[in-house]
Formats: sequence, structure tokens, C-alpha cells
Amino acid sequence: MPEITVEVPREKDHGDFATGLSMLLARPARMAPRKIAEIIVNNFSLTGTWVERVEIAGPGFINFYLKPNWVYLVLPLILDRREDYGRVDMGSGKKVQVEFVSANPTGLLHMGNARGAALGDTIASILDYAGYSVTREFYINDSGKQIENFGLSLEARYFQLLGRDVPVPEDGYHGEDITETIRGFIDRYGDKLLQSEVLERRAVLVEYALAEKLEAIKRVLQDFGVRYDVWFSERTLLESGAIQDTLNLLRERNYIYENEGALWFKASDFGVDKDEVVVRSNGLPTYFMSDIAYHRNKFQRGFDRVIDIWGADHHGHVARMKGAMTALGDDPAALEVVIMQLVRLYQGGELVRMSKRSGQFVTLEELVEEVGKDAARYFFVMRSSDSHLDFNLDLAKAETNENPVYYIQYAHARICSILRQYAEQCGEGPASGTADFNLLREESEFALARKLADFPGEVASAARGLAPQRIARYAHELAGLLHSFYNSHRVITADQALSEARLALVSATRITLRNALQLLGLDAPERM
RNA sequence: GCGCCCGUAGCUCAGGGGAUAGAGCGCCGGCCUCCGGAGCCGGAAGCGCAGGUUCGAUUCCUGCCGGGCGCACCA
Repeated sequence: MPEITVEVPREKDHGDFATGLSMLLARPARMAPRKIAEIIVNNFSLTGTWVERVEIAGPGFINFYLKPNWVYLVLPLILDRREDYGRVDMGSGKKVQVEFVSANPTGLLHMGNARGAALGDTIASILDYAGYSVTREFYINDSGKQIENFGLSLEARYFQLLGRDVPVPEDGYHGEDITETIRGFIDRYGDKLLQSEVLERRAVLVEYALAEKLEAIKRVLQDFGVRYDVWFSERTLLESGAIQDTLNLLRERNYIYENEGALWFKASDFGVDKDEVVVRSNGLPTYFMSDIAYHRNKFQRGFDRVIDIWGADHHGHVARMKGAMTALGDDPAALEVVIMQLVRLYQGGELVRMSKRSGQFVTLEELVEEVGKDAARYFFVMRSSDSHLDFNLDLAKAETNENPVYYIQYAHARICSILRQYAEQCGEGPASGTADFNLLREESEFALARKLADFPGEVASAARGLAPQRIARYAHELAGLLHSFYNSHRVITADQALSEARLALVSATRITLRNALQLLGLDAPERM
């Protein structure tokens, strides 16, 4: 006996629910699918159900047609649950951590970081809505070789601004923002570091610059609607001995060996094509080593699921990271890595070059200033993370129906306007869920309500697939149905009872739209 | 060469073991004495190629052909 599955057909002419059961039974029963379907249908009792009729169609599908008003059951539910409509209990409180952006605190946030910010924050929101207990975390790479390099660059600028000709290292940080930072430092503290011992001088400059850069990153992310629960410093792993502990554990378990003065992790034991250095011959741990200790720390904190959002250029890191987790005795399946493909900016049909070298380095800050938080977030999230993203700046800026963000927000504002009108004319707030929904007989009303009923299922799918683009699309489709309904029928009519029923319908739509927008981190404006 | 991701409408992308594959942009044609035209309605146009699994493949598997990204004692 195969599993009985019932699905919602794509085509509404095929009923509200359908099953392909008879096709699956055809072989074992040695009988034509349609014949099987007939037997099933003849033995199906409709009494006491919402099912109005059952039909056999196509190769043997059994289609169930519900009484038309069933969808309106959802309206009182939405009006009652309000901001909780759409919440589902998939996670049953399991602890999940989403780590995202984690950009080097040595510079500004670029488009890749921006996509990661929108994706990570939205995934976190969706998981929260799906019943998980979510922690948003930013890993600060404040240690290691790039910090050393950062120190050299800062020092060079410091000398330069004080009249000494010291070059910034070839592979150092050449950005204008670094010079600005040092200028600020000199304004406050003068030239006293000229006398300091070299390591001391660099340490002071790094300390100052890191704090400033990190503040800037926090501020930009906040303007982007992203708030973190935890800012985790890589340096604390070194200071607490966590890195050494983790290395010792790996060594005990025989996954570490020495070669050419460096320590290597046997990644090849876990299906990776080659081993990886964890401690360089100069004695300093690599980024990979810190990351192993960091992820071990995550599991020690009791997360049931650990989700990382990484750029495509880090995908090679996934297999060895999971290998390291296996080596440490953690469940590699509990570590999920969302790899996001690269972002390309387009303006006027032309690709906007984003290289540090050309100087046209577009930052998140500039993007938000240019197109606004809402458009930026929506565009970053409307595509699957494993698809390349062509970001059309002109479209994101357009204040017309061409822009999906305005299209959705306009639907929300439009409903608010209707509600205001109603309140003015009738002197009271919107109707409650007690309206007579039997009055809603138009096709566009039915379609709208049906879409509203889909929302919790969409949230569950989005959570299951870590796929925020599903919510983005859902919001757009829901807005479309609202606009369509609005254009063919009036909400406020001379018929009081009908008006109240329609008011309940649009109120429920407003609630659902707002909940979807909130998941995406967008505003739901009452006026535009 | 090896690994990961992607090939769906002119362009950018959703979707996904089933019955007529969706949206935006662009293109063509309609709709404002009426709750916000920042809107609506209609039209043309598509699953890279070849095998396999299956009652059924655009969806799963393999190969090929395109494209992106990795393959450091960088992160």
C-alpha cells in the first residue's frame, strides 16, 4: 500500500485537493487507474465534511471540490491572530543560530555582505516565525594575519600624515577610509605614538581603528534593519585557550600531523581532496583553525542547528569544516551552510564595476542611501541564494508599479486608506470577524481568501528550505490579488452587510501583508 | 584537471515526480464622472543536448555542452 498523499492542485479547475493514489495503486492492483479511482470514489462518504463533490480526472486523479465558502473560515482566524497569523510550530523551540555577514572589521560592507545581511536576517526571522528559538550572530575577525596587515597599513598612514614617507604595504589596506580614521586619531591623540615601541604603536592603532570600524558596521547594519544578539570576537578564542583546547582534542584523536614545520588537519579522512594547515610554521593558527574552535564553541553553547551564510567564494570551506565537526564528535548535519552566489549591480543597463582597484567600490551604506532599505532588502532576498543576483538599481529606485517593493507596499497603504474612509463614513472601526461571508461570491474574493489561507504553509516551506524568496514572491502575489480585487469591486458600498464582509476580507489581507513584509524586514506603510 | 552552484519567455528570475510551466522588465493593445491610476484587463513568447529511473520527468540520476566561483603555511 503506497503512502496516501493529498495535494493542492496547481490548477483550480482540478479541485481544492487532489490525489494521484489510483495511479500508484495501478501496478500492485493490476487494474486501470481510472477503475481504481471509481471504486474509491464510490466508497467515499461526503456527509459531515466540507467536500461538495468528488471527480475523477485525467489519467486517474481524484479531485475533491470543497463547498465554496470553506476558504472564508480563515478570515476570522486571521482577524483574531493578527500579528501571529502565519506563525507555525515547526521548530518547537529548538535552538538555532544564524551567523551571517561576519565581515572583516577592517573596512566597509560591500554588496556581498549586503546580500548576506538581508538573507541571514530574513532566514532568522522566518525560522523564528516557524517556532525556532533563534540567535543572530556576527563573528568578528579581529585576529590573525589580516589584522597584522591592517596594523602595518595604519602605521604607514600615521607616519605619512605626520610627514614621514613610509609606504603602505603592497597587499595592505589602501582605502581612503583608513586615512580618515588615522586623521581622526591624530586629531585626538596627536603624535605621541612616534616615540612608542613598534608593536605597541601598531596595537594601539589597531585597537582604535577596529573599534571605529566595528561601530560603523553596526550602525550601517542597524540602518539596514539588522540587529544581532551576539557579536563574537575571534580574539577571545585565542585568549580563552579555546583554540589550543580544540587543537589538543584533534591531536588526541589523531587528526593532526606535522609537515614542513606546520600542523595539518587530516581533512582527507573526511572525503576532502587534501589536508589543511591549522597552525603555520610561524606558530600562528590559521583562519581555519579559529573557525573550527568557533564552531565547536557554537555546539558547546547548545544550538541544535547552526546555520552559516557564506559567499560562493567560500564554498570550498564547507566540506573541510564539516569534516572537522565530525572529527570533534559533533553532528556535521547540524551545521548547515547557505552558500550565496555573487551580486552584480546594473545601472542604465550597464554593469557597475565594483573593485577596490577601480575605486568604484559600492558600499552597503551607499546602496541604502541610493535605493532605500526596503528596496535593497527585497531585491537581495527575492532570488534563491544559489542563483546569481543581478541587482537592477534603476528598478529598485523606481517609484512605480514596475518596482515590486512599491507594488506590495502600495497594496498595504491602499487597504489602510479604505479602512480610513470607512471609519470616516461609518464612524467606527473595521468590522470584526462576525460578518456574513456568504456574501463574498466573486471570483476575485475567493482567490484572495484562498491566498491568505496559504500563508502559514508558505512560512513552513520557506523555513524548511531556508528560502526567503518564497515569502518575497508570496507577498507580491498577494498584493496582485488585492489590486485585482480592488479594481473590479468596491469595498464600501450601499449594502452594509456586504461592505462589512469585504472589509473583513481586506483587513485580513492587510494583516497578512504586513506580517509577510515584517518577515522580510520591510516597512508596511499606511500612507505613501 | 578536481569540487560546488547555475542553464526555464528577448532580458532578469520563480517553480518543481503528475493533468493547460509562472512573475517582473521589455514589446503590442485596451481601462480613470467611481474607496489612492504608485493601479487594472488582454496579447505574442520558454524548460541547453543525449541517455536512464518511473504509470508519468521541465523536476530525480548519469554523461555532454555552456556560464560563475573555488582549489594558499589568505580569510
